Amino acid sequence: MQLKKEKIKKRIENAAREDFLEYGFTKTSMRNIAKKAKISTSNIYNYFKNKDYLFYSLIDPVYNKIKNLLLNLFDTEENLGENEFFKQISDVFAHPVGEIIKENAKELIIIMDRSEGTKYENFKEKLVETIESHFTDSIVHEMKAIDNDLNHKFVMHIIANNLLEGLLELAKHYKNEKWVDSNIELLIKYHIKGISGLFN
Amino acid sequence: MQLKKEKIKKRIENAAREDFLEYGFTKTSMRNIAKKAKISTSNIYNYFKNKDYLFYSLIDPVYNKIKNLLLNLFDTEENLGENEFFKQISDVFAHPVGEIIKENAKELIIIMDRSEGTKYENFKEKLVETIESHFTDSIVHEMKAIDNDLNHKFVMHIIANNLLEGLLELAKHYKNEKWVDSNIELLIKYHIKGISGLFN
Amino acid sequence: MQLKKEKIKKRIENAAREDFLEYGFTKTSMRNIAKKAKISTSNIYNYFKNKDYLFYSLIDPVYNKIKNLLLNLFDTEENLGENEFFKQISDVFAHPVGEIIKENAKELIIIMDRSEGTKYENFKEKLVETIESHFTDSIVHEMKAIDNDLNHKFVMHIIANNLLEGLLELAKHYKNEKWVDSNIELLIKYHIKGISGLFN
Amino acid sequence: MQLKKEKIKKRIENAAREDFLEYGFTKTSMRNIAKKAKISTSNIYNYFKNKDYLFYSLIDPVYNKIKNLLLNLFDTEENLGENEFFKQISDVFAHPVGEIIKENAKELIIIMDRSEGTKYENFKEKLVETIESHFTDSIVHEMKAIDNDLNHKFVMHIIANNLLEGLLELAKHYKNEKWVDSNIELLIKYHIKGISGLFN
DNA sequence: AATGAATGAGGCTTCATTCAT
DNA sequence: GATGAATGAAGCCTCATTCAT
Repeated sequence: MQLKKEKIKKRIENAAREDFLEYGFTKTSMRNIAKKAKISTSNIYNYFKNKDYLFYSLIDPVYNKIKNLLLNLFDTEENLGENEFFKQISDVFAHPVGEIIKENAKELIIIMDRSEGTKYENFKEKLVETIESHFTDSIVHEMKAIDNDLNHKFVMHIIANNLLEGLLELAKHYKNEKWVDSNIELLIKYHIKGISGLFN
Repeated sequence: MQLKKEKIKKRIENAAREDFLEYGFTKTSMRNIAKKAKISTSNIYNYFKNKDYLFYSLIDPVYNKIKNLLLNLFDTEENLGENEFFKQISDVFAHPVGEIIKENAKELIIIMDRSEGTKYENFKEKLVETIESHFTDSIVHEMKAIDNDLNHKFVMHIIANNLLEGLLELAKHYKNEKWVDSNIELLIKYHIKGISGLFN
Repeated sequence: MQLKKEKIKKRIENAAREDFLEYGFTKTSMRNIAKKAKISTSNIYNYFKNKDYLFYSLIDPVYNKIKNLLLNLFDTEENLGENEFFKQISDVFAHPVGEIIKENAKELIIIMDRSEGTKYENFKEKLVETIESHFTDSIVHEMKAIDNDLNHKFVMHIIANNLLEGLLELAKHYKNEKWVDSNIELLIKYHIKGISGLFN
Repeated sequence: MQLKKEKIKKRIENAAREDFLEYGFTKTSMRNIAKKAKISTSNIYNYFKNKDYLFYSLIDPVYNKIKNLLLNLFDTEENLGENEFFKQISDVFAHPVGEIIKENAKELIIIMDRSEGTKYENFKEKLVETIESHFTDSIVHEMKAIDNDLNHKFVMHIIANNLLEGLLELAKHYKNEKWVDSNIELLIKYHIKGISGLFN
């Protein structure tokens, strides 16, 4: 009996995850989730208080993972030299970020791209800003050496955005763990070369 | 002098453009468009057959611009050497793409990011694939020279995607024409260096 | 010693009584009763056939008490003189009615004020009519002596209603037995003086 | 066309008024109102924003009438002698209150008895308290002369309640203006004699 | 051209009740 | 007895669209 309960709950969660991923929060309907899970709409409410709770029960754990990861890794360092900076990027993205992509690809995409109407709807934007600030701060001495105008700042915004988008693309087209690792590596190489190129 | 009739049509179009941009196609309501245009909801139907037609009348012209631009510039060339390849990228993005950003930023964003529920909902994806193919084909000889596995192919996908996302960011944060030009230049420099870096 | 079975039944009854009192029959939910009784909703149905039966099992006994009381006391007498009439009122209300207020205040309020949607929804109204008829019949000779028009009849309706409302207020603000007794006494004095006053 | 609109609006209002009166706010359904008004449920929303607005559009005007009436008549006087006190009661209830009963009987009943779930759900209770305070204050010197315990205070509560209930009964069984006037007169006579009787 | 009026479909949610275990 | 699971009906409300004027 506990088994059956858990089975149906899983069916609801899977259906919901798929629909949130495909249509986003607002455009996902409880009716369609129920249909996909092959139960009545009202039965969903025996498992989840409402649409919000269903969404957050799926997404909050992954959100917290990301949040902790970022707190631990970005908030603690000082100004870095160019080499340390690039090394840190490699470390952060190659491993903890890679883990999330491997384990929670769908939820990651939902948080970043399909969460309009939820409390996470601006999370991606904020995250981009965080990454951007980090980049700008870390290589500020390089920038000063060349020409420190606002254009650089905006290109940094785009690069931060691109980095995140690249990781999301990995999540969206997930193949296997090795595939993720080697692509992250390439991606980082790409960005490092690109950023370096801006100052030469 | 503009007829009253034309004035109202413009009001509807402006209101619709704003809402499609802010909420996306599905979540935009005819009621809200009407409210913004200060006319009755039903009157919209005297100018546009329905919500779909209203959307397409706004977006199709820009879609065609983009389509033609791509047909003319990507579809006609042969394998290029590295230098010609980068030069072509510069030319394509610096000018015709820049024009679209300057003239149709809003419609561009709508097509790419807010068209779920319309026939354009997969356009961005397809465009990324087109760019990706072009990149892959153009530097296929370089890739062969090194290690031509699927990983490279996917990093090319990400780069194509990033290029588009970068341009969209310019559209989203549009300041002025000069700002666009100088950022496109930086962006291309960034990508060229990044791509080059992958093969060294 | 009370069996577990009986204990749970009591818990359900207490929870139901509280909710019927607070929200009325229709707005009381089985779910909330179950929550209050700390059992599952479905388990209520092992004790009571359905919501109606639960309600009636609580209310019928008190309804019958009231019914019998009224049958015994109102239905059996002849025309009375003014003094006998007032004496009878005093007797009826001071004791048997007082008992019900002291012992079944909650059920009394539920029957009279919170039974919409049940077979008792018009009971208060009917009771008022009964009291009214009794009053009218009993002092009909007095009324004839003065001016026997319909207005008098309606003021009698209001007085009957007020008498009942007054008793309900005692039930609603129940303090202790003595408090009930002394207030009933005052209330009757008030009504007797008021009625007498109408004929002078 | 304006005519038709107004006709339907009236039909909705009449249907709503009847149902609010019969079932109270919460138990009245938009569906039933629509059925009674012979239109579709959704069409109601072309006339009233939602169920709350429909209710308040019907009830607020009468609420304001009552509120103003009470502010003007109760809040302005000093301690009165017995005669002035009774005269004031007569004046207040005979005329302004009578007007409301004659003109807005249904809305009055809805406010007082059927407004659970709305912002008026405690209005009757507060009104009773206001009347009670007024009574207590005004005849406080009489009370002191006899025995000023809490019982008297509670009997005053009941009397205030009865007064209001009596007026509501007039509203509920409204016949015609003359009928209201003569019954109010009797009612007041009744209460004055009853109150006086408590102190002798 | 312009509007108000009208509607059916669909969206989220609560409810009383039944069923299997 | 006790519970979780399941459901259909009903409740409020929004939406795109059509129709009559």
